[in-house]
Amino acid sequence: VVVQVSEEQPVVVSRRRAQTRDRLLVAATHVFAERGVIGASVEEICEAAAFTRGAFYSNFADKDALVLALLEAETLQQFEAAKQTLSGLRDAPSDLGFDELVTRAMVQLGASSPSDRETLLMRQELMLHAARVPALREPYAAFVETSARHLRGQIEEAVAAADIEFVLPFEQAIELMEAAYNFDQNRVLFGAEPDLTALRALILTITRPKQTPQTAQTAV
Amino acid sequence: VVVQVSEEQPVVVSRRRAQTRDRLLVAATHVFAERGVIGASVEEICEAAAFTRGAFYSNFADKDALVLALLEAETLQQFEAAKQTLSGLRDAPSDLGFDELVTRAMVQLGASSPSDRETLLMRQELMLHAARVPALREPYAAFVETSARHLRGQIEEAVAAADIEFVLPFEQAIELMEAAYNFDQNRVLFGAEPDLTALRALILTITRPKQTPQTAQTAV
DNA sequence: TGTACATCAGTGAACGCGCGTTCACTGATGTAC
DNA sequence: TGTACATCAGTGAACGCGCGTTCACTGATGTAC
Repeated sequence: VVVQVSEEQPVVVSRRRAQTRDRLLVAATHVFAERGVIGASVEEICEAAAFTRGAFYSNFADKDALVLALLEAETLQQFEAAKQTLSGLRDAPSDLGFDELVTRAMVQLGASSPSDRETLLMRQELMLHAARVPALREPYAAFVETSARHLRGQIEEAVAAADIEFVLPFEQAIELMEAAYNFDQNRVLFGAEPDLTALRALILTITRPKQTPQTAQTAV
Repeated sequence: VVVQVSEEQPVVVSRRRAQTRDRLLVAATHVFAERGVIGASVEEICEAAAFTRGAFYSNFADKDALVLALLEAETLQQFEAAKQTLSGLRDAPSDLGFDELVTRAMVQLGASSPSDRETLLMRQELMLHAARVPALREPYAAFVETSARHLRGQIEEAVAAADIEFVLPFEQAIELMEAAYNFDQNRVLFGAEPDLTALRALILTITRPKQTPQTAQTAV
């Protein structure tokens, strides 16, 4: 079994070891959500995974190493969900109106990304912890930036394929959509149901059928 | 000196005591930003305020009591800033175009609310801690809801006064503006400069000159 | 396939440290005459 | 204004607990012949 750790060399790891690592990561997920990254003790994580503390230190240098591993996995998952949503649109019947296409996309997006309180709490914890700890800030920001760049490319394609364009600069449109999505997820932390109608309304408002090059162009 | 503690009876407190309380709250602000709410030790907070730990327990039942006090103060401050921004608009010269009016509002908003990394980190910490700890979740959510309701009323007035209307349902418009604002603040956590241009673009996109009742109405 | 040995992965006891919380105390502040 | 006393606010030592981390160990897994 080969595992890619950050940007370092591939490291060969036995299957047993990989499973232990995975179980620790999953257990950490739950404990982080409940206690916070700093509040989660190594003991609690190990107990949740049915290991002793020694096993933890045999697999991770310290807690931050585990946090970084989780951070990468979660960010990846999040952007995979967005990617899937977009590629799902490509297969939609072509006689669908844009309005219905967006509705479909919202359903897909909701389905392909976990939106339970626990997962969202944990993600927020990770993000905040990365912002706070200098050693995590840079690698995390870089990782998000890379994923986001891929996503932007895909959105650009999808929009072009649907014969649509944004009524404001591309970067701002992306930022606003991301903002609306994050806001909705944040509300779930306080018990609200996920509800992407605001994002849907935003998308419909900031897009329009593509105009010919001559007539296009709107300054904002 | 009289201090209003949550919804309980007003409590008479000596001036000396009030000052001690304040110094502890300010100190906690810095320590929370650096270490997180859970990671901040009572010792550190007291040291930053130049008190001993006994003084802390003489003023707060425990750490969560202090967190709740800070939470209320910060939420209040945040909505005060928005309020000020709105009332500042009322005094603007009436020959200003809507575009310039919004630009002014963004400048005001940036100026009336602290947007340094430390403060924003601390606020995010408080929010997340409130989401995580059951005893804080309800009171915090209720507090935010009350403040938000006031703010919505003010926005409604300001929009009406400017002869403007939203192109999508009021609640969604508010949600999107709040989302864009929060998103910008979140980016500051990772070293970005505050930049409300996306919020500005959003406002200009989701508003239009008020139409007469007969011609108005847009379903979204 | 069977045996003997080497390496690996996780165990669990032990350590010392820092934390939250308590409480007898003292110096500061306020009050009565 | 001055004195004597009462109350208040913060001090700092002490407690016991739980944490992160280490490490000698053992049982599990893999390898060579």
